[in-house]
Amino acid sequence: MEHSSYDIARLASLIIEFYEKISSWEHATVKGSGLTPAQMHAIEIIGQEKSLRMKELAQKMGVTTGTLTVMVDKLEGLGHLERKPHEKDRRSFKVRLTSKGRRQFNKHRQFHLNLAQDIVADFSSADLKIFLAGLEKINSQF
Amino acid sequence: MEHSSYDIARLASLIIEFYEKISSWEHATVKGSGLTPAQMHAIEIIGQEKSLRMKELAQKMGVTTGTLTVMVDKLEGLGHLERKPHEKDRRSFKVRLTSKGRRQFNKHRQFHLNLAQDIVADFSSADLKIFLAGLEKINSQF
DNA sequence: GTATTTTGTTTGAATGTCAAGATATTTGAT
DNA sequence: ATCAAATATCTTGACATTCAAACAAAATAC
Repeated sequence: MEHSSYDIARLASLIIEFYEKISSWEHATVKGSGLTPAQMHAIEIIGQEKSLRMKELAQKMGVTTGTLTVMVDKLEGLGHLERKPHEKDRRSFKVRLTSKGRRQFNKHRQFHLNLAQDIVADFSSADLKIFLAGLEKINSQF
Repeated sequence: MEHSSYDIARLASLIIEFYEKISSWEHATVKGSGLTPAQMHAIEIIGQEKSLRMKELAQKMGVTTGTLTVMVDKLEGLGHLERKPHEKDRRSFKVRLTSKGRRQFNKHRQFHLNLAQDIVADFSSADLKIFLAGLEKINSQF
């Protein structure tokens, strides 16, 4: 479907605005935790996966393993996560959250849920479902 | 309106996915320009404003003026923007794009428009309008 | 006219980032 | 079984980003 350039420009503009607002919100929210956004991002990904290799985590985060080594060193030092030798592959480590990291993860996820709740607070149930379907379609197209 | 926790969780999850996809896309897109994401972000903001003070730019970007001094030095050295003394306030500069920076800005905006076009390519016109209205409502609530 | 505030810069410290190179281990080919 | 290639991680060096704190110059307030 060929859309009007006006609608497309409006969409681009709304997406940029939305993205920037999320960025600011995330930054401000993370600040209270004493972690940096990048560190929290690592915790979010590890938290969804139980445990994963350095390499896998690097790929999911879109950084090199060299970058990740330093970041995991730091988070391990802070007690949020730990490296365990891989059972099968002696080159590799499995990274996973400690209970401290798990608490941080759960707290942050709750912030996300609260935000999600707030921003659609005045949507009707039907409108929300339509919006969810739209966003899902966009994500699948991306 | 009190929504189901299932819908809220789905919304939070879709937003995170959307945000990460934009991040990756932006990062990959900017890479081809030789600039860093932060530098491109500065160009995007200046480009929308014609010219603005260091302080104003810092606020819009959510960084301190100290951070900005270094970044603007760098971008000025690359020829993308320039400082002009403020007409009224001799403490201050107005930062604006050079023609080189303007070309960079236009090119990047076109990338955004192309992306916007692509991700809603298979929306009907009516669905797009509904989605736009939803996103606008969310932005205003944020 | 002096005191306060504002604007921008500088500096020092921590983090994030990559590319390139080193090491250890696994996998694949013969 | 051996040797080569691929893989996983770490290390290092270079640069970018970021903030806080300290500074200088100019504007504003009283």
